[in-house]
Amino acid sequence: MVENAPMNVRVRFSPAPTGSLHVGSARTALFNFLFARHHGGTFVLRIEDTDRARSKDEWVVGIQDTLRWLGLDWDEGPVLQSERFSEYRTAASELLDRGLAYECYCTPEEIRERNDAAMTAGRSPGYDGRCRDLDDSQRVALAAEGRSRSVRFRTPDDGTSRFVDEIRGEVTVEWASVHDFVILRADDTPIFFLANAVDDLAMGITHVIRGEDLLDSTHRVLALREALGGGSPLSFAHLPLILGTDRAKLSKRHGAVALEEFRDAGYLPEAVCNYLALLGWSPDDGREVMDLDEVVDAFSLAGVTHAAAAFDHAKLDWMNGEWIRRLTLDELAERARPLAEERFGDRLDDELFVAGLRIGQERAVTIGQLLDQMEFLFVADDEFEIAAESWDKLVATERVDDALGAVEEHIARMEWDGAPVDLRDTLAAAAFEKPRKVMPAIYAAIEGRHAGLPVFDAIALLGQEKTLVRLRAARARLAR
RNA sequence: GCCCCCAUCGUCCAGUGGCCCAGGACGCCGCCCUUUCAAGGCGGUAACGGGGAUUCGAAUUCCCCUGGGGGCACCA
Repeated sequence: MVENAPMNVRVRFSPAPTGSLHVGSARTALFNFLFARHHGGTFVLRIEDTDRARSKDEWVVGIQDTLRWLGLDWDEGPVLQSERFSEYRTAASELLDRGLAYECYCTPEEIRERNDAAMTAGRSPGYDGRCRDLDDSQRVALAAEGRSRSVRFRTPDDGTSRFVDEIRGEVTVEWASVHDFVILRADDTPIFFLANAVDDLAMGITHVIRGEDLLDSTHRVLALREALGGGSPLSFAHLPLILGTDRAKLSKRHGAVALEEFRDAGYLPEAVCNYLALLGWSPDDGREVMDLDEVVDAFSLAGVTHAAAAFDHAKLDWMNGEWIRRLTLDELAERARPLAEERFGDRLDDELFVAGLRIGQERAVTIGQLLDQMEFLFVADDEFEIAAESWDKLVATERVDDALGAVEEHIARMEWDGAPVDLRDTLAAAAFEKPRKVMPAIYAAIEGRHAGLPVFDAIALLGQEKTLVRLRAARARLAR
């Protein structure tokens, strides 16, 4: 795969710690990781916590935990921008000295009002340049009014800004439509654009791979970068956004969006990475189920698509099943055990747990769903419940008491050896020619759900006593 | 409102002028297997948004329209 990348690739993933890692950011992290590893480069983690009001330490930790869970290990960092404020202030005052930026005394409220007015008058919003050319006496007067000062970067008045995106090709915009923007807040803390430009320069970043939502801001960051001295060339690659299946912005309404939710529901990181890699990218040979090393090997920015992709939970589910089936029983048990302990507590019997996994693995979608199916093994007889929907199915079954009675008799009489139980002859003898019709009721009575782990194995795991208790309980309830 | 990006089955991708009356995957439907449901096997349904232009020939090139997404913060 030919890729014109410099020798020493340095990329960074730079999330703002204002929430847990969600699908879109995770995909960005993944693609940065893939690009770095593919080129033997360096993957840096940088935390963009310049907005002190919205950033939280717990998210700084949480994001790192999630990246580790995904297997996206970084080589440098985390670098916290909150610890580098003096660098950004120095850069800002330098721009001020050189006239590339200016002090602005407008308050956010005033700007908002003027923007609203501009909008209703049919004009475009954006800073109107009021403080652009103040002289010293005007500045002193505004400060004397008690106004605080922010620093604004002066963008060109005319001409065209252009850069070549590694994925999209040339992207241009007229400078006239890019307004002057704040780089230092009134409280002297830096804004994203400044910190971003300063750090990419300081850290020797060679490629910026991020979401398409940042495409327009690239012109501003590039202008700032140039004002700050340029440095070596920096390539940009903007990834298509991830949307919901309805093409609307991905949100909770579309199901899980935070990576923690997927972890807690029992999705495997292999499956999540695999699925995310295929959202907006595909290998030349069309493979789909690939581990991280294989993806690293095949990865290329040239293979990234241009259009936004919809996140399809159904395909992720399928892929997770594929990955669960690729695990050995020991591996599956290792992955599932923490979730099982959390869920079943002291009632968890490890031997039974592993035995349950063994019969459930081939049909599993997620570990969480597997635990749902195993719950009946770890619940006390007096806490055992049949799901409402399943009970309805049981009641609706023709000659259900006869069927349960026949099974009860079979279990009671049989010689118990722990092997799977074969009910076919028994049901046939009781004139049930089509097991398909009565099986859901038997499942419901024994497992509490009308579909679950194969009941013949389940009975063997549950034990003769408990199985009989449940069958009798179901028949007693039926008689009421 | 202005600016930017994008446009192949329901969804994710393949396709870079003839190999395409468009291929794969998920989903969906049917059949097989089956002591439930799955998993697995086999088969099926289903798309180049519209209009111009270039060309012997356009899913592939260009233009317009339409549609979708993003941006226009003292968020990132």
